Amino acid sequence: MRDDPADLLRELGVQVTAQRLAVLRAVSGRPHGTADDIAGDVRAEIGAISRQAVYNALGILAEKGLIRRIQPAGSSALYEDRVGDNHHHLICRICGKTVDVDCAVGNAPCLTAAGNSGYLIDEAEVIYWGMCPECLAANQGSAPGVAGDANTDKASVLDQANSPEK
Amino acid sequence: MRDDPADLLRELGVQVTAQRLAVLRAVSGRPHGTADDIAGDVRAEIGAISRQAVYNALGILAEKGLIRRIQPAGSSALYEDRVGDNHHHLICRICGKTVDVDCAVGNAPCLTAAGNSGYLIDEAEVIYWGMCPECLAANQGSAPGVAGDANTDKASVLDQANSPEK
DNA sequence: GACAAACTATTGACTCAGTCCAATATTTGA
DNA sequence: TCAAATATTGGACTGAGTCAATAGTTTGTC
Repeated sequence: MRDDPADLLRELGVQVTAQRLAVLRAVSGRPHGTADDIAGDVRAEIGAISRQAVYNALGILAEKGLIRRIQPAGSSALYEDRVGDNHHHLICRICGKTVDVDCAVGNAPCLTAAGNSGYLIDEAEVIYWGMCPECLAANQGSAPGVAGDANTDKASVLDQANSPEK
Repeated sequence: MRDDPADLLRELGVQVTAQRLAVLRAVSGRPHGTADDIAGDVRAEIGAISRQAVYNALGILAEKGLIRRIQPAGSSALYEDRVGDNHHHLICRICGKTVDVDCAVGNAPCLTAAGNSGYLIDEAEVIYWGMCPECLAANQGSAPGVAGDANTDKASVLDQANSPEK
């Protein structure tokens, strides 16, 4: 069953180092962490790690499919250990909080949409933008700081999004 | 029917300047340009513009809904003037070429997926990752330069993506 | 357990995209 | 035409990420 991370790495042909194991644990330990978050967690655990080693470990782990990297606009890259399932991300425009969402439409949504473009598609990355419940409650009618006076434009898009229950 | 960009800007309450008009034209003139591309085009047209003015103009135009900003992982922000319709983007992992795709699934794909999360969603951003026809032909079996020896992993993802017709 | 080859971590400098700030210039409404 | 509001400029700055050389670990083999 081989649930030991070290064995898992060896199996994938990756050398096992304390830094990589700590990075893997750190990614598993938080839902969506930046490279800097991860580095902080690793330092708390094993004392010290260089920035380069963090990027190196994150890069290799992502390449081997053990973690996943997402990069939302306006933020640095985020890493998560939930891989293999086809889930997407929902990000609050105000506070930046990121949560996972399962796609109710079915497996691999929209993957067939571009089947006739000549491209070979291997991944569909979906990011939903909106407001989390907390920010929604705190900013009834106005959204200070972000999206300022562009609300009139956003409103029309919002209608589209919520049309099912209108 | 007010197709003059200057009138359009005034209508939106934005001051009209040569820089903004040139930026707007530059964005319309190329399918997906970076801020740097845009700056280059603008300089070719009106002689000179500061980087700050370019970012300022792009920011305001995007806020007013005249252009759209996308930020794929591993690349700087791209700007396009195709707004209002619900199209997505297809990016080649090898050469980075970006093309538009219409979503065949219908309007606002997957927007209802997270309706019960408490979030108010106003946009679903979809990015398809894959290989363009040219890179596909040039890299049959091996992908030199990018994604090097991770091909074995990509293959499994590919299987997943194509599973509907399996 | 010891050894050598191969690989990885560290360090510091560097690039690149984007932002902040103060001073200057332009646009706009009266 | 004039004054107020707004935009542009130029330079310094930040933060994420990369590069390259050196020092340190892992790993397979004896």
